[in-house]
Amino acid sequence: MIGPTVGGQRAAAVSEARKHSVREIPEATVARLAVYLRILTARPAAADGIVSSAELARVAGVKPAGLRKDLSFLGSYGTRGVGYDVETLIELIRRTLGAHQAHRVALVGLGNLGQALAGYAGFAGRGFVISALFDSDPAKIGRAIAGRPVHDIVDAGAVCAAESITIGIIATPEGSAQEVAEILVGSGVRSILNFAPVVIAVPAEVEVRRVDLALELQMLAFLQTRRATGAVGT
Amino acid sequence: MIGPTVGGQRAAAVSEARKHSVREIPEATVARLAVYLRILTARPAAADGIVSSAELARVAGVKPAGLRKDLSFLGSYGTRGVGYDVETLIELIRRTLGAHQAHRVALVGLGNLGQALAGYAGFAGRGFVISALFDSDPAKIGRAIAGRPVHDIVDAGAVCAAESITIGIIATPEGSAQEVAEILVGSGVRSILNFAPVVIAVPAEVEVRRVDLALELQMLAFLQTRRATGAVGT
DNA sequence: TAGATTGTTAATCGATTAACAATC
DNA sequence: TAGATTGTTAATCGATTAACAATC
Repeated sequence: MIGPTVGGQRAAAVSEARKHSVREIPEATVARLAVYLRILTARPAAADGIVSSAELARVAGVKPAGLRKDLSFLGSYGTRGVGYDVETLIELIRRTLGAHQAHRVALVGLGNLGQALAGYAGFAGRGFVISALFDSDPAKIGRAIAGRPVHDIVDAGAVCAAESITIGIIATPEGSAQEVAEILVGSGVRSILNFAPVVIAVPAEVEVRRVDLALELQMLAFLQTRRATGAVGT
Repeated sequence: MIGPTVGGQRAAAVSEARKHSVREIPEATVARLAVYLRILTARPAAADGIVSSAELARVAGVKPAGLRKDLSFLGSYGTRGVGYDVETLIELIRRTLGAHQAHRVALVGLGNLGQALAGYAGFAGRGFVISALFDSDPAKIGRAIAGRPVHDIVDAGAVCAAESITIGIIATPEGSAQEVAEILVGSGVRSILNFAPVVIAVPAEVEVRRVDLALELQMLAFLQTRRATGAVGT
């Protein structure tokens, strides 16, 4: 139906529809919507089931005006003088994020980090089910980790198809990341979360996000240094 | 700070550049500088020790113009018609990021994720040494993980001071994150990397970065959905 | 009505991109 | 000089912020 050649045509078509469509929510806003959703679902149901932008913004660590701006991309569902109905808001954000359905995930690389991710409880709570584990190490293949068998990465195509997997997590060493990415894409995966500290090349229709743990520490170290030396201003 | 000036001819250019001295480098640029540094140090030394913006940009997954813009914040050290001297570039980025010295890190919370982080080889390679482990679980305190003893979190003050620790990693359950943050700050930690999916409140002089693994998956799921429905234009 | 809070606007800020003059 | 590549400019794009009119 949708066709694989989305590329250039989409850009033009969408920019027509851009102004009024739910589709053009800024990425920064999407990330914050996920945060709001988490807060709303986690918190004890308030008696009145209402939350104000001031209250939610405080918990989310953003400014009230920014929060309202974010929510405005969902349409106008708040009540002036009152606030937002929590249930409505949850439902609306869920639908917008596609968080009303579970997503099935393949995890490749069961070293230290991979094993931790395989057992990470936070995924299931937000609608992500690790449905298949892969490695290339014969010592790991066939073993069970976090209650799931480790498959040989060469079987990725069959397993991913059987499990309807659309998201892949790469937790392999740096040197294998590109190869694994290609295998995943060939197995039908359309989105990849890459923990290897290397930029992987994928077809344009595949989304990749990278999480670079050491880079986060480097950012912190830099910001700390800037603060420390910044005040002096030689 | 930047060191002895380059030469008489460039005096004007350099003092222009001082306006954007280290303090003014955009965060997005800092993050990419860390990526460039990693690529440069990892790659086999080229025969001529020169790299062009086109080549480095390709590997880093950015555009050449953006890379040159990023490097321009370090001053003008490339050679027109030639490229950048790799050793000079490495040294310059290192100094800018404060990556020439090792940073000592405390890790709190030795569940699945914490154990993986304790053994994560990628930290040491980029100048971060996990110097102390903390938990509050008596079953874990005293045990060794990744070759280091697990301390009681109540001893954080003494241990962090003894080890000169300035960076903390929170890998505890959500419910403990705020309390742990306060203990770390009270122990002299100035920068925190928070893996708990909750926004923690800290004094203004403390830097916090949050890594929310499930949020990354949610972003992917959203972007995927947008692509899939975006092409149709319903 | 009076008080409260949203939704929106306009200004500001910051980052990206493309083009090209400078210059090795 | 001729070719190559940087460094910088200006335009564009995107995100944040504050203020306030709308309205419950």
